[in-house]
Amino acid sequence: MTAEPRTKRGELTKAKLLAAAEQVFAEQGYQAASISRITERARVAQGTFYLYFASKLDLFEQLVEDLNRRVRAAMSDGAARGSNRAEAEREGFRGFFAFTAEHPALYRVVREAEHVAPGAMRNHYERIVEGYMEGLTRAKAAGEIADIDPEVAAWALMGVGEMIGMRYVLWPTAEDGPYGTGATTVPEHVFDEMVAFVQRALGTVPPHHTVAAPATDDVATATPTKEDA
Amino acid sequence: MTAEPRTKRGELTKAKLLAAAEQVFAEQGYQAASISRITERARVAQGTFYLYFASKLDLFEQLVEDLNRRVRAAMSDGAARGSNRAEAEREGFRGFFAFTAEHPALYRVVREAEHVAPGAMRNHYERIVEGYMEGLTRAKAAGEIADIDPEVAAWALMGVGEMIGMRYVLWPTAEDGPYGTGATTVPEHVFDEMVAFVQRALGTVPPHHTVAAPATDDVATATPTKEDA
Amino acid sequence: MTAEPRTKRGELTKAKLLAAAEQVFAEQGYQAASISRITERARVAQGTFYLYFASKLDLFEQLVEDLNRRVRAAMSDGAARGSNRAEAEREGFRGFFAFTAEHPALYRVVREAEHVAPGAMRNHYERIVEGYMEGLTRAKAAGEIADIDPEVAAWALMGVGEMIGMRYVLWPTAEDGPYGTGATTVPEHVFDEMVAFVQRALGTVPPHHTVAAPATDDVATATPTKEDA
Amino acid sequence: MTAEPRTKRGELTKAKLLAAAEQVFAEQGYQAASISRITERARVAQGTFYLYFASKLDLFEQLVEDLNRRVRAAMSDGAARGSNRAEAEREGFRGFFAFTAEHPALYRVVREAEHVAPGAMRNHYERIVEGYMEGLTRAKAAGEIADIDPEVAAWALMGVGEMIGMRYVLWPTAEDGPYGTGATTVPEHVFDEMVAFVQRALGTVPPHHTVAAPATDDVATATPTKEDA
DNA sequence: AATGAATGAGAGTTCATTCAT
DNA sequence: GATGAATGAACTCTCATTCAT
Repeated sequence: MTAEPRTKRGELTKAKLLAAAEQVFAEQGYQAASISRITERARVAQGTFYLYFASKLDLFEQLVEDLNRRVRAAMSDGAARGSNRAEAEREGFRGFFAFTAEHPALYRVVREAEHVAPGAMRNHYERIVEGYMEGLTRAKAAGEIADIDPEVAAWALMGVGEMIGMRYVLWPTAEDGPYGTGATTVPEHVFDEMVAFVQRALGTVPPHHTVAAPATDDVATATPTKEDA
Repeated sequence: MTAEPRTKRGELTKAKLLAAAEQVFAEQGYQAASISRITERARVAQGTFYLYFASKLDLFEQLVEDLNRRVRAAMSDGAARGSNRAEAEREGFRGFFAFTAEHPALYRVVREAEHVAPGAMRNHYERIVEGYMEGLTRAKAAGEIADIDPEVAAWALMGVGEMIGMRYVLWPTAEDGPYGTGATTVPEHVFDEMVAFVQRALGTVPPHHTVAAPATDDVATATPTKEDA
Repeated sequence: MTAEPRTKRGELTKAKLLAAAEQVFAEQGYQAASISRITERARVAQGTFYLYFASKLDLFEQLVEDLNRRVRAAMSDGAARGSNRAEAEREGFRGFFAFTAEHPALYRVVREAEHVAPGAMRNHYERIVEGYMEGLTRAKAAGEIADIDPEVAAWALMGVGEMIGMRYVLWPTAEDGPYGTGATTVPEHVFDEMVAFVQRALGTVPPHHTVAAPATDDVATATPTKEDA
Repeated sequence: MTAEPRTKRGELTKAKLLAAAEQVFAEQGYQAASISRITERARVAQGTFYLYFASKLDLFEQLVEDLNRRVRAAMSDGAARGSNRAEAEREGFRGFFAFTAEHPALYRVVREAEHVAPGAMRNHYERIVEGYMEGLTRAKAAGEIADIDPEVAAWALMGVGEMIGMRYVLWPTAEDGPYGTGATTVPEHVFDEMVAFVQRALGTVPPHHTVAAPATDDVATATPTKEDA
């Protein structure tokens, strides 16, 4: 029967398996990643796998759960580094992209998950969206962003992050390079453009000028990057 | 050998196979959809499949190609219905979501495609992005939107559309209903919120006020939906 | 139903099929040669095949039959060119190797035939052996060769021819070249050595010295076994 | 992944599979022998096969390798029993035929091998030829046989052995019996005739008369080619 | 706790053959 | 006479999972 490891050795073995699974999933996706390839990578026998996971699906769910926890941590750690709303947004995305670059499995596995573990996938997205929503709701109350529906906006942000991450982190820099050689993270100007896109979308109020802002602000708001630089 | 059908009957059979494949892919995803399930659905023998497709992958690529062509048509048909920039954006998205609702296979199969046919998947996204970019570049030149990088914005739009489509078209209306019972399309208020989000992000200039716009415009620009309605 | 062609056109089609089959069998062997590959090569539809052959096996048998007839003709034509026993032997082999070089299918198909059409294969070998036996029997009666069992000798000759043909006609000249690039025929010195081997084996009496040779020698040389025992 | 067995049980299973394969190959040939027939005979599940062999071809190559090693052992063991050159030749052939009778798979599989594993087949023949060549070269140096090209002679011997083995060991005694009921070995008189054929061909010097034989005769007989030219 | 041999269902694919046109 | 679409059995191979050691 599958159970939590009861010894130090057992814990180590389970950790090795999870790490191996992350690698193999990142390389091949869920379906193509066979238990035998995972145990091979983890350097344990095939039977050992079933000491810690009830099935391949169980492993998958544990892994998604784990990655989800960590990516949200990366995002909120990032956001916490920002000293105002705009910076928090910016750093939250930075955290997200950095995590994506380090853990391509997250992205790759989640996009395959609808057919494998729909519940796990919805969970994954919903928890991230929840985080966004909280932030947006607070920001709205504080008048830091426009009067928007936080839920819809949160899903939209999710989409922007995923697509930009896919395109600029996971795909090669050039149009025709081989896969898997993704940059460490999103190129700076793309990142800036994207943040500007998002801040316009949210109507994020530029921090220093909140009060003074004259009519010309319209333009300024539309291209906050200029001022950030 | 696989070849194009040479008779009416053959053409019909190939069409039956493609339609069956779309259904089965939509229900089960690419990996889980077996050839035998597809031929069963199409009511032909398994061997018949290989008269028209060299492999499961070949079928996949033909299907993605086909769906891609059609979704782009749906989007540009939609955009063409709009009589100004803002409406074109709006209707383009409407076309996209309507297509998504009618052809969930597109979405489901594409998200699985990185591990199956990375080339086909990049192609799919890139062609749509190209369409967006053209539109954005023209709009920028015409002063209808803010001064943005059309490529980054295009990818961001792609993400917004995909995620909103996934959440509101393909998932059940309630938080816990069974899958596959997606709404016919995005709920109206979500659609409006999303369009507003996008138009703020792009700095889409509201049609009537282009010249006169005073300072208060800021708010107006941020919630153009109100005025459109 | 399969039947002999009744028209000029039909005869032509059947001939095209036989020629294509010979080529494809030579390249891929019987098992790997599919009907569809053969009809493709012959540029006829698959169904056409069954107008002239009852089955793949039927084709095989007709082809072996055909090649057998022709290789025997090549051998006896060769033998007929020789003006004495030794030369006849020599030229018979020459005919055999020339045929092998031009029709590698014979060799390749026959060696696979035991599991496909054992009767056809035995037939093939036996008819050739019969030819040898007749010649040997006559030669023995004429005192041109030693006192041997024609049947055993015939099979042995068959083996020498097949193996030398395989090695020096069908395999590349060098030890490591690619297959299928066989020389046009056996290299001259190999041919000479082989003929000498055979003529010693048969005790073929050299033409010019027939009279001069001391009688005792002849017998002793031709039947060393007697002395061994 | 295929790997060497790591336990006694595994070794046993692999051995069972090889033995079953030899039987099935002997009965049906390589192409017709399906994995399922082999595993059935070995009384293991189909999947088990792939624990020990990467593919049907891999099995084939291992089997040919194995049989090749053993047939060469049988031949040289036989030859070693002979107390002089002529006897060694004789006993070598006897070993070969005995092996053929016991392991018809060798013969059947090798003759099919050109289309399956050309490299394995050439290897098989070449290694045997090498053995012959060594023996012939030594015998020539010792003046025990005529002045021949050892390579050509070796291939010729190979052919004689294969064809006589096929005809008299593997085919039924009578002209029309069913296949697979081969005699235990070559009938004695056929064997004697064949050995005599070979010894004449090689010009093997009869042991007792080595000294007495008039020198000139010996040479003349051994190299009739010179006189033909 | 760990091993690795064993399982058998099920996958994608090929092919000789049939038959309506 | 010729076509080519259709068939379905059979093939090789993979894989998640079980279990004796």
